[in-house]
Amino acid sequence: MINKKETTLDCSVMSSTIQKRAARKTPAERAAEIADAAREIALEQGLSAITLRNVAARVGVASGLVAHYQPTVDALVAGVFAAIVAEETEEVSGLLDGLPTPSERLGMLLETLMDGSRLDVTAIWVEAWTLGRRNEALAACVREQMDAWQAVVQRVVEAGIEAGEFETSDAPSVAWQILGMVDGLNAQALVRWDGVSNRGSHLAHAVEGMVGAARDSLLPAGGD
Amino acid sequence: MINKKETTLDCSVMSSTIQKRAARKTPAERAAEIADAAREIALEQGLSAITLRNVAARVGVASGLVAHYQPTVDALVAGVFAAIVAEETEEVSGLLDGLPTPSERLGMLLETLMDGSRLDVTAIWVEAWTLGRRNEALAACVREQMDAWQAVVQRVVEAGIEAGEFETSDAPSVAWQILGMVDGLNAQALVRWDGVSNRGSHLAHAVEGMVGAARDSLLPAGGD
DNA sequence: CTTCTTATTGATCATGCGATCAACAAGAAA
DNA sequence: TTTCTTGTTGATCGCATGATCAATAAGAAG
Repeated sequence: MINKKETTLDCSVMSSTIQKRAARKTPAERAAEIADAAREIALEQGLSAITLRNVAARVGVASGLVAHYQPTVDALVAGVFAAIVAEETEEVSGLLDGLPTPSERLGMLLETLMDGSRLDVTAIWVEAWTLGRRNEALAACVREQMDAWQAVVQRVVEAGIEAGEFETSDAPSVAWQILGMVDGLNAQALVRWDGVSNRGSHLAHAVEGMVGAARDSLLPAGGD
Repeated sequence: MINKKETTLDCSVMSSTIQKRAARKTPAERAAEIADAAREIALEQGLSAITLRNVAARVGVASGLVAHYQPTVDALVAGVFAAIVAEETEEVSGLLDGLPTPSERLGMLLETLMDGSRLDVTAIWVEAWTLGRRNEALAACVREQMDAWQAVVQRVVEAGIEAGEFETSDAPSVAWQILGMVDGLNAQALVRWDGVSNRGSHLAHAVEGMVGAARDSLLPAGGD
């Protein structure tokens, strides 16, 4: 049983294809690698596919090392969720900053969130709602990220009220409502794409009715 | 090791508390028992808590028996989902039948679905959306039940158009949209109850905007 | 070169899952 | 009563999970 010695020798000989031991890295580097791998897995296969062995395999490392860098798998899952969702929030929020009027910003918000290019993130949201039932750390992150989203929407709605473009007495609730609608419609699209035409414009009209905006004021120019 | 013989004797002696072997039942009876137990587990702990051992324990039966009555656990999960959701659809649909006008029916639909008394069913929906990714039988049931819901809503919307109470060119899409909104808002309530007031009336106004109904025509009499 | 810190390994444990099936026994039929 | 159908058992297999930790070796420090 000098098997161990042999494989060690093999390793030093065939350098490229089979790596027997992962290169030593800075804790910060390795932690980032692990977080990135977990992130990719979540977007491709869902949050529940984040396992010690799964992540370790993607990084090319022993499963124990993943555990070494994370207090718990639940914490890793929560962290991945927060990272994915926070990035989306900031990205979309940034898109709005350049637009002059609240109507345009709200219209862009709806258009962007409903264009179907973020369904992978929607899947993460939906799974997190369920997983949060058994992962307290994740549940906390979910609430936090929902609040962040709500704040973005509320800011737009309040600006619209101030500018006289919208007319509603309860911006916070309306913001929650808009978010809920968007989430629900996207979750639906996760399962059923067909049968619904003009998803974006239907929602725009619904939101117009809710914020008291003029008909078609939230639609992109020239669209229906 | 006459343990077996002993416990058998024990059984015949202490009749009430410890049942060593489950009473023999009709296949139909037993199958119903198992389905009911699985249903309860799903509503209390989620669809993913439906396991052979979990269900067997609740029925008071060996795990093998559950497997004996179901081709696969995935099928059991799909069946439980369909049963729970179909019951809700029929129940709510029945509620609408007694109402005279489409506006009242749509208003009642929104009010009923948003009153928070069906959050356990919402949790089932949300979990099914995610689980359907890895359970094809479940995914098929989800699509089927979504279609059933959509048909109920579409019928109301079309009746409203015919009666001149609503004004929209695309009843099917609007029906999908309403469902998506309701689901999203309920899923949101699963995680966050606070912060949102008048969920029902906000949604009612949004739907009014979407179906082209008069302001407040979907609100319950005297409410806001 | 040698020394020493520490990143990394991989076997291991306890637990849970779905599925399978020979063996058992309850209760109807003879 | 005895016979026989069949509902029921529970051990068992293979696989997957999270967590733990002594042992290893890479690579900086001396």
